[in-house]
Amino acid sequence: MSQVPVAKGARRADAQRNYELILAAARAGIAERGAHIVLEDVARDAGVGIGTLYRHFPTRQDLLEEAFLEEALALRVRAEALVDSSEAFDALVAWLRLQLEFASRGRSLGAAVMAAKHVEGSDLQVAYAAMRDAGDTLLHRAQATGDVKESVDMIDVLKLVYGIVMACEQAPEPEQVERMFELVIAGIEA
Amino acid sequence: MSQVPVAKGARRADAQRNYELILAAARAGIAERGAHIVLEDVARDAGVGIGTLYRHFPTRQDLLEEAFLEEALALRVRAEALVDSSEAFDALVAWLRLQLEFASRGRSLGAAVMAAKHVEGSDLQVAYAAMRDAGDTLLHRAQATGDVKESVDMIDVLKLVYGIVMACEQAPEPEQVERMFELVIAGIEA
DNA sequence: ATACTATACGGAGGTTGCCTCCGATTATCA
DNA sequence: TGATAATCGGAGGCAACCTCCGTATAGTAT
Repeated sequence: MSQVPVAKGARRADAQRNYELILAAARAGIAERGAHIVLEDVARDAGVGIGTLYRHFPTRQDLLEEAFLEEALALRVRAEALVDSSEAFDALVAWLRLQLEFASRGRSLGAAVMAAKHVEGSDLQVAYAAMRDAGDTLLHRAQATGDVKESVDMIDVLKLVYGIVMACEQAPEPEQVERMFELVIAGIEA
Repeated sequence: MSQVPVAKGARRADAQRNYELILAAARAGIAERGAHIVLEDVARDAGVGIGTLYRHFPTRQDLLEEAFLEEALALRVRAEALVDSSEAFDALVAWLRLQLEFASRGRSLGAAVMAAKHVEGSDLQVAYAAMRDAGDTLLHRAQATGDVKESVDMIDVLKLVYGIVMACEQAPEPEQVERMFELVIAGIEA
């Protein structure tokens, strides 16, 4: 889980170190205050200048996406683990609930990532696709057992889950979020 | 439909006129470019100074909420009209679809309003409650005929609808929005 | 008509956050 | 130990938000 960014070819040692410091500071900031973090703060927390931050992450979006990569990997791993779980439908629901929790925790990180530039072959594109494919396996399993409608598409369901979080972001009521989630689950059931 | 703002007690004639010019410019701007309009532009379009805009609408939120009032009224009226419609379930779905269209059209206006300060007795509070009550009537009718689950709450459903729009805002695909909407409808069906 | 005053106007400018540019610094290699 | 290419860092430009206060004027009293 910690070799995620992977050193990109032949960077100077200080560059590599700063890259990781910035990413760590960003993750900490997002966890604490959400995705609206001020990049100047991130740079200060990381102990580097703002210019350095922008060299490594040319846009705010780049930084957010990189911060998301780790989570995407974790969610993929969880999906793969759940495939071995006994009940197909329960496994799918459990995984979707993880998505809900992740989105809630990262606050508007979900929104930020949803805005990702859809560049073919970008790191995020690849990681997101891998995560989604792993989820797809869970979905198809649950469709094979007849628990979920054949017409359901994973992307739609994920977006609905993210939408729940976005719509509830201002005044988050855990009970309401839960009811909305259950409505979505009811919607995909056969 | 045009006496919505209603002159507030004893304003000077120029103040009243400017208030309406600003609101009209804001509505036009939102319809054209979404809720991210630059307030300086709105002021210019209205032919007033930025200071004047801010006197009438102390915060961006105030302006957006005022712009939403008219729509809330329209949606309430539509709900009341649909009560006379023959089929309870169809009427509810038709109304929810109107909500979806409104939210899509106003772009992130939905998000902006969702962030509304929940001040008891504010104009928006009152108008939103009236709209929701009208929708509630449709919901209860559809529950009475056994078409919709008893446990469904109107607020949850509305938020889900707004969530669809928010989640799809970056890359709006009408077909995807439609599929997500149908999932939600399936979720509320008994 | 005229003067008076509370009300309203408007834009200069402060603030914040995003991002760029380029002179200063330093890791790396011979 | 020096050369040099990679990297650093923060001053400063820009955009949008919002405030402040001197100027203008609608409404009223005489």
